[in-house]
Amino acid sequence: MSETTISLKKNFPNFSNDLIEEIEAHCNFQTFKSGDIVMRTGQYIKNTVLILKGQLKIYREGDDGEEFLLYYLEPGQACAISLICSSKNQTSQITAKVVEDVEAVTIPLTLMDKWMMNHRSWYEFVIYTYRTRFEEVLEVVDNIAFRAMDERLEFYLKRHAKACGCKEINLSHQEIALELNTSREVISRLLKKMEQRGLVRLHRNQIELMI
Amino acid sequence: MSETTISLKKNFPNFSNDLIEEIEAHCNFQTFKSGDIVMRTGQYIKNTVLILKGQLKIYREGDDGEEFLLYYLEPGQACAISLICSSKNQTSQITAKVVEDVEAVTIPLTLMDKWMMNHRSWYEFVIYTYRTRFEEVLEVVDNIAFRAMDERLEFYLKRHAKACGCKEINLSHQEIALELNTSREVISRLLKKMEQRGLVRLHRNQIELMI
DNA sequence: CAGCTACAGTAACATTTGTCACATGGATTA
DNA sequence: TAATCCATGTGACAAATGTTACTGTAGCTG
Repeated sequence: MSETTISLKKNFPNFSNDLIEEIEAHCNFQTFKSGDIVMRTGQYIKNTVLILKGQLKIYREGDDGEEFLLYYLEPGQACAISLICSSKNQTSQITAKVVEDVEAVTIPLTLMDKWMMNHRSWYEFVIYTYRTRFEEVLEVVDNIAFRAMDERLEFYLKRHAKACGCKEINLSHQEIALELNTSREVISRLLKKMEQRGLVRLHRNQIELMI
Repeated sequence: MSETTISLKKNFPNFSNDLIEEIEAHCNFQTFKSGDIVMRTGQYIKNTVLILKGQLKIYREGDDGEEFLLYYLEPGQACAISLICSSKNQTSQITAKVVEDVEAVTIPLTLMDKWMMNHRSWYEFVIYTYRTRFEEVLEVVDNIAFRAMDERLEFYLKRHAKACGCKEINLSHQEIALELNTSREVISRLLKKMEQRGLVRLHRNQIELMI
């Protein structure tokens, strides 16, 4: 059994053996480096990506190049947008950037359409992915619609800690500001207040989450 | 041919005859009055709704009962959320309220799951619906993430005019404020400015869009 | 070490948005 | 007609956020 097969089985345990064989037979194994753009707003979608290793972030771009974070993609997941754009010449509404070096399998759209009918486990995966991503985006809407920046920052830090599985967040204030579409000064100010409340400890290039 | 069948064929022209027959055989025709809540946040989803007539609005509820508008549903459309919640005991993440008296067909979840496999036209409808709704919500994210209230108000008015097909918008400032999650005074203020710029004319209970 | 750069802290101020208070005027009802 | 709602207008102020400008400091590099 190839290494890719093992990784697929591990990260996508619900896929049937048939499906895994098909993936092996027709799809490409690919790697991306930290900072790479895997998909860009406006680009035609030609395939989808199953993540085996690493981390991607999916964000929405503003008119002046602002990056508004929607969610992260991790091993065992796939880009929801590209799962469902059917065979039409659909362009991407989002941009996907590599956070941690990624190993992935790319799947052409034409195959996906066939699999939806022939592979129950693929169908269920697509439905599940779509539903959870929709919910995640709705949560993002909640945050920006109903909450002020201090709460959003807290939410952001917690989500980040959860994604990386640790309490030390290695991001500059500038990077956080970008993803929340505000300015560095605002983030610095709010982090200071959080420190005073004992919620974090601030270090250079690192925020230690105490909650 | 029954009246419902005619309406279904008219509003869902891509549905196959087989599918329409199945809908006729197994589903209920239902009406809702303006102001009715068709689906509420936290409720279990037992069926989906195909709109034949009228208008629904789909919104997200804040912790204190704020209503943040996501999009409108019109004839020929269906609630995306409920299309995809599979057979699990999923609860609704949104609330759907009737704007204009609605005639609709309700479809139990169990059938939908079957149809995805057996009816190509249903499958395509679901995929299409999901994709377009996702895009619509992403546009909402853009608005609140990147734009200030004046632009959002302008966008809101245009969308509303488009939805009702006319330039006269019969809403109070209070109602608009609710949907944009701000206060009446802010809306009054911004509308006045828009009037000074010649973009609208203000009347009692009506805003005339000049663009 | 000197010089450079990136990151962080912070004061001062502008702008936007939210809130309170109150006035006006149309529409409806007793 | 008088009383009463409701929608709207508006001034004054508070709070949150964005902007500008400057400081200090850690870490790197020649």
